[in-house]
Amino acid sequence: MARPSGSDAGVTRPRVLAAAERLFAAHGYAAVSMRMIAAEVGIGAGALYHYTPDKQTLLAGLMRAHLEEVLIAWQAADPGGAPMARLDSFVRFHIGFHIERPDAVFVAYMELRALEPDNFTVIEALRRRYEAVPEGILRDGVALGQMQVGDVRVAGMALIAMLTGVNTWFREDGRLDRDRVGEIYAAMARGMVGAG
Amino acid sequence: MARPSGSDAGVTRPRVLAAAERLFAAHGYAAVSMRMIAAEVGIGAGALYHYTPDKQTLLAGLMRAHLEEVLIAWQAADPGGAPMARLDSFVRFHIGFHIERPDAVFVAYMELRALEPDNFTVIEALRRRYEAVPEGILRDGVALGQMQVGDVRVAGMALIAMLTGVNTWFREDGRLDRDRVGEIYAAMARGMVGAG
DNA sequence: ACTAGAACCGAACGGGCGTTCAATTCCAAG
DNA sequence: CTTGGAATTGAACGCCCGTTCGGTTCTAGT
Repeated sequence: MARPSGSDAGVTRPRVLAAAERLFAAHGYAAVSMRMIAAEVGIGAGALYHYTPDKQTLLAGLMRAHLEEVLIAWQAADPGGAPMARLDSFVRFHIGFHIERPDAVFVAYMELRALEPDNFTVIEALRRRYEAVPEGILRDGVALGQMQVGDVRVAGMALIAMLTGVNTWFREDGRLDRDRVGEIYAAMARGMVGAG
Repeated sequence: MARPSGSDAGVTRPRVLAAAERLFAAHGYAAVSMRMIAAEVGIGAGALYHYTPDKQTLLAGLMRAHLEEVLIAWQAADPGGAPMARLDSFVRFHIGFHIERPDAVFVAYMELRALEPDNFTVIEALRRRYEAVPEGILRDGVALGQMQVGDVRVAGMALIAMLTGVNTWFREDGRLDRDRVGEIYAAMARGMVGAG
């Protein structure tokens, strides 16, 4: 038996990506073997190489897909207009988007060190583009005299760190639901920029 | 040549710990081999087992030492008294302490998943004890009507995430020095708790 | 000077790693 | 009904892993 009945790349490919993402998030890139991923999908290790040229590309592809998705999703969610309203939208967007993809977030933020130089350059550029989003909002807010921060860049990084931190403790069946969490953080964000 | 002249456990032990910490931080626990650590110290891999029973204990020991050090250092730095002043002190303490030990911080925060259950329990307990510090300050501040937050626990986690995030971008030779960074974050923290 | 043990070397153990490849079976198109 | 390529197996490659251990040299205490 070499080609099992029912085998289909259209079905297997997404399962490979999902298994890799889940395992990378749970154990870390270096601690996950190709054989583990294959076992989770239910195929042999060799068959993985129909879907990726190598393990490194598998990781880089997951990270790139996630980061590009975030950027596109924010483009769609960005209301434009007044900086304070945009800040509010950004806070709720970031929390909501990241809560739904904890594994992808974990991998994209923690496995940068596992990337080879070429891949690192690409991923790092995408990450910076996203970090520029809050920074731009704060810059506009400060320029209009509606926000006050000691340093726009630092405040932007602080905001992202604070928001991404939600993923370390949030549980779907926990004490607070997503909307409530969004409200709490939106209020803290307003305070951070001197508009509490 | 089996025992080189000048060899001394009093000298070698700290070098082993330092090498392990540096390499674990740079590449991750799973990606670092005992041979790499030994090579950095300049000894054979087998000699490492004079200083640790195994690789896992080496990691757990580093994490535990760091977390215990943080707790003791805060006990010494805590001014007590008014919540707003304590919050200010905590912000500057956390940033200053973590900036000086980026490797230890990185390992302690990112390698939790590499810990076996017994070690995880110990480390997690220490981590929670530290997380209780800002939470306690905020609770006091809210009780005295000097702070307003949507949720004490969430605000505490947000504060720690924001502060620890400094390590991702801070460079000693960068645009801002430590004191300036401390000021900027202290101001944001005041704003977060509704006392901007 | 002698000795006990500390510090280390270097080889070895079984096992898992990422990756390749010939062989095999299934399926869709003609 | 035939056929060609898509999907997969399973064995194999060389390499590195964490850990153990017998042997060797150095050093500190007597």
